[in-house]
Amino acid sequence: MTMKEKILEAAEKRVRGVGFAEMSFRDLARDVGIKSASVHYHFPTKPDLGEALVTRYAEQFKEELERIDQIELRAALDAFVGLYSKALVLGESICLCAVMGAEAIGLPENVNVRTKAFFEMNKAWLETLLTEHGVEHAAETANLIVAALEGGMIVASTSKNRAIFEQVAEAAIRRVAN
Amino acid sequence: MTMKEKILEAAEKRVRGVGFAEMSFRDLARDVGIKSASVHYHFPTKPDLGEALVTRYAEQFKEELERIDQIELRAALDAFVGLYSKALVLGESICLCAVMGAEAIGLPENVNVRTKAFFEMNKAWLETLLTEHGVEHAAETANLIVAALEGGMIVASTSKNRAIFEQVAEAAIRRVAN
DNA sequence: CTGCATCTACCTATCAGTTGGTAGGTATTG
DNA sequence: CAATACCTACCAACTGATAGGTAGATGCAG
Repeated sequence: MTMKEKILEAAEKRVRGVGFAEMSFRDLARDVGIKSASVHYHFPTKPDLGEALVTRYAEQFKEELERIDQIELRAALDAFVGLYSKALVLGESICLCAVMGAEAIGLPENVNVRTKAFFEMNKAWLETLLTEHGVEHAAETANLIVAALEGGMIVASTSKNRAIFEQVAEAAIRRVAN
Repeated sequence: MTMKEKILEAAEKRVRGVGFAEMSFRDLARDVGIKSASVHYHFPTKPDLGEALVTRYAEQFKEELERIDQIELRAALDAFVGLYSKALVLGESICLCAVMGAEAIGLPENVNVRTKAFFEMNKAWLETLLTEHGVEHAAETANLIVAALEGGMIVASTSKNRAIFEQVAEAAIRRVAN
């Protein structure tokens, strides 16, 4: 793993824990064992780092999406939920884009563009899946599921109660997958 | 309006815009026209301020919830959605508890307790409404609606597109209100 | 009604610590 | 020789928080 990747790894962990504003170059430097000036060598400014962070996150997510078999609707939806479920570690992290999205108003625009793209990618994947299986209101339902999963993560994280996320996920997909 | 209320008002505006971490006592002091040391007079520490903030927000929200007529299901759900819709001002603010919830992992525990209570209050109100109207899976559906609205706000805010929120809200309540 | 005490709501001044970012140096590699 | 990947040292700005001061209102004993 290159130093650049190690920095991104550490940054993702921190942002998903405490938010973008509360993550500092010095924290990252300590995490990966170099000095903060050297972090600036790899990512000149904080917006640069933020953009790289979301871009990488979205790419990794996309790869996992592409691995999901879309033949069985219910199984595909379960696998989709599974990706979000994996992102939720109580007291440790939620989806990177849930954090970035909540902070969006105060964030650099290049970061917001990437976060928006992440949501759009998820919505598009779902919409295709639902359309392919003849589900009505595919576009709206896709938006609903993405929103419910992101929101469910936030509520569950605040309440330190995984069951809330699972309940929300189940309720969101039950109606379309029956 | 007392100075304490003016501070809370300014703080709410800032947190809902840029997040709790990015709001400073000096910003608030400037907003209300006093010095930062005087803000500390009213709210000794930042966690104190955060707790007061969420508590006040939840109280105001509760008052509005209590004003909603629960006789007609669809009308009541629309009114509920309306409260969230009002909280979403693109490029300016989202629900205070969406921000606090997304930042939860790095926030003082007394703040998280209040945020959790806000979500629970909303879920309880919805669950009562749904149960009263004979809706199945009232508890899970209540959680779904709250999560979808909070998540929908975040996605819409990131995309600067109100229609996403409206679509999510409509999709969330359509199934139960038909 | 007077006079002293206390309280409220601010103030100035200051603190140590952290922040993003830069200038300029150095050792290693191709 | 020059690019890569670090380093030390520094900067101005900002952070939450504290100490200690003050003007004005309120309370209350003589």
